[in-house]
Amino acid sequence: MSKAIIQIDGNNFYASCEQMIDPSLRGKGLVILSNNDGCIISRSAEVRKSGIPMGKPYFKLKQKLNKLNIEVRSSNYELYGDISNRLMSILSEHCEKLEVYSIDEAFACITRPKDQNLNPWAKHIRALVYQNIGIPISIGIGVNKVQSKIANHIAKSIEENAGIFDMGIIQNKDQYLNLIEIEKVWGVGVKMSKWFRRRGITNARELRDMKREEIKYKFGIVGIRIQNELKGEICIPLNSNSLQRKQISVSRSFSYPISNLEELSLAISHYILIACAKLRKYNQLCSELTIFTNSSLYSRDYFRNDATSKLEIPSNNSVTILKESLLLTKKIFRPYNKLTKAGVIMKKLQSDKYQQRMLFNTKDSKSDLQLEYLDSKIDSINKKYGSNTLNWASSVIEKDWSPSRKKLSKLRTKCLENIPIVFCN
DNA sequence: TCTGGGGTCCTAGGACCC
DNA sequence: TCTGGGGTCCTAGGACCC
Repeated sequence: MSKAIIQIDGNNFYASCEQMIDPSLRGKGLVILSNNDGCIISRSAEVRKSGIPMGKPYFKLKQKLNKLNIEVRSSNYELYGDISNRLMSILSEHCEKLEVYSIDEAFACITRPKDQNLNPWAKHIRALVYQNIGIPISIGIGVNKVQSKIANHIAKSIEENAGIFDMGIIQNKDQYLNLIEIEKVWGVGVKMSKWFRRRGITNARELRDMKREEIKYKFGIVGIRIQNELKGEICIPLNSNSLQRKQISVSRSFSYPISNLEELSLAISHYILIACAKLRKYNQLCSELTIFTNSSLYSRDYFRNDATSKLEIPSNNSVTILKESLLLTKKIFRPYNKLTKAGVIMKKLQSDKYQQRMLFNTKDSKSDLQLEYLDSKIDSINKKYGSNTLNWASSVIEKDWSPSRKKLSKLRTKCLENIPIVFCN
C-alpha cells in the first residue's frame, strides 16, 4: 500500500484567526502587523487581491490601507498559538504521523486506500476543521514534502480545487510543474532562485530536468535533495518528534531606542524569563547562553554586540540563568548607542531527564530544589491565569519601551472575561 | 519618526591531535 | 638546506523556512 505525504496549512492563518473571533471582519480587507506594529505579516484574501504586499513596513502603507478601508490588527500570538494547538490536535487524530512544522502548518503521512483516492478523506478533514475551529485550511497531497508543498500551492491557486489537490495520482505532472515559478519551490530562496533564473531555469519542471552535476556543484546536497524530490524520491524525512528544540530564542524590538544599562537589563531579564519558561515547557535544559543587542539596521552607525556564556551545570532555572544573563548584559552594553532591539538565545539544549548535579556541592542542592519548586509554581500559575500573572521584580513587564501593539485584539479563546457575549431575544 | 521573530540545516575553515 | 598529512570536532555565517 502506498503512503502519501500531506501538507496542511491554515489559509492566511493570522488573519483567519482574527476573523474567526470577530465575525464583523469576515469578508473584509484585513492585515495583521508584526511585533511593534512593524510590518505586514498576514493578509486576508481580499487584501491579497488589492495588491498590498507581504512583509512591507506598515508606516509606508498606512495611508493606502486607510484609503482602501482595510482593517488593521497587531499580532496576537497567544491567540494564534491557542488556535494552532486546537488545529494540530484535530489533525493528529486523523493522520498516522504528524509533524507540526510551524504555527499554521503541518506535514502528515497517511496510507492511500485501495482506490488510491484520498479526496474524500481530505474533504472530511477540511470540513471538520472549519466546523470545529472556524479556520479554512488547504491540503496538498504528494509522495514527498516538496511535492505536497507544490500540491498545496495548486490547491490554493486554482479555485475549482476547493482547497485540495493530489499531485501523487497525476500521471503527467509536467503541466503542473510548469505552473510553479522557481521562487515558489520549497527550499529555493532569493539567492538560489536568482542563480537559477540567470541559467534560464524559471519553473519547477525545468529545475527537475536540469543537469544534476550543475546543481551539485553550486548548491551541494541541499540542491540535489530538492531536485530529487521533484523527481519523486523521498529525501526530506517526516520528523514527528519536533517538540525537542535545538535552540530557543526570545528577542524584541523596543518601541523607542534605549541607551542605559538599567533598561537593557530589564528587557533582557524579561526575555530570559520567557525563554526559561519555554525550556521547562519542553522539559529541556540549556548549557550555553548568548545575549545580544543592536541599534537600528537602517541607521548609519549600525551597532551590534553579543556575549556568550557556558553554564557549568545545564539548567532551566530562572534565577540561575537570570544571574548569568545580567553579567553578560554588562559586558555587551555601550553607553553611547541607541539600542532598538535585544534578545537571548539558548543553545546546546538537552533533555532534563538526565540532569547532572554537582558532585561535591551538597550545600546548594537543597536550595536548587527550592528554586525548581518555585519555577514550577510560577509556571503553573501563569499557565492557568495567563502569561505575566506572576513575574520577577527584575523584569517589570509593561515598560514604555515594550513593543507597541496598538491594535491588539482580545484573547477571546482563553480568558473567561473576553469571551464574546451574545444577546438573544 | 516608524522596517518582526523564531527556527533548521549545511559548509568552510580553524584548532587540535597523532 | 630540507619541516606532513589526515582525521575529528567545533563554530560562525549563510541560506532557507514560516
